[in-house]
Amino acid sequence: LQSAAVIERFAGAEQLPIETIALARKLIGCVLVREHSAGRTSGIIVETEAYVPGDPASHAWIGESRRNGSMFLAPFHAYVYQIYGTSFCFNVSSEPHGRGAAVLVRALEPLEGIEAMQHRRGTMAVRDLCRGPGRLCRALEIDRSLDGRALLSDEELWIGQPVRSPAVGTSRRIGITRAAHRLFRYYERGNPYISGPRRLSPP
DNA sequence: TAGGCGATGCTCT
DNA sequence: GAGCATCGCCTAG
Repeated sequence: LQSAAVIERFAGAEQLPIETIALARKLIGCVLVREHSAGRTSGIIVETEAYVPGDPASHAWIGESRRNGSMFLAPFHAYVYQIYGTSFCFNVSSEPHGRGAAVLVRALEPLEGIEAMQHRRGTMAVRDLCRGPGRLCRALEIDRSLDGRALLSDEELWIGQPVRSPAVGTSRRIGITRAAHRLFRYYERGNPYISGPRRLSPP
């Protein structure tokens, strides 16, 4: 947790990689910003997962559908879906148009609007506000209405430049059964706001 | 701190 | 009708 920083937008898409693994790493340390009539909430991305083209664990594996259409948009668009009836998950499309891939954002370190997050989440525990994909969507009020937004230019939901360059660790992805051995989860080493195991899984 | 488990509703077959 | 990229609550230690 750190005091409010100046969050700068990316000047253009050429400042980010158009490849899922590289983007999943690059997003660690960037800022996710939610502008709302009630004020701004934001957090530093500290944990992501890559869902690459041809990945059996990816929602895009079955082909394009009504739900997963945003995964097939040009890079850096929001893919938001509902899971288990109760939670939303936020992803960033990550490959050229039509390919079908995304990076799941799993955890944030709260940066701005912490009181609003506490209210939306119904807890005062700052460490738990955005620790988990469903929790961060609740804290930032992200739902299906934001699906498909262009995340470098949108006014309500956007990704800003990194506020630091963290040491990044890798592990298996969480909560999946297919292709579970692949080390496609990325996190900031030592950061207390990440959601799962803190260490590299055994090979 | 870690692990088990039920709630929950949408998407796709 | 099955299957979830989860969460919160409950135990045990």
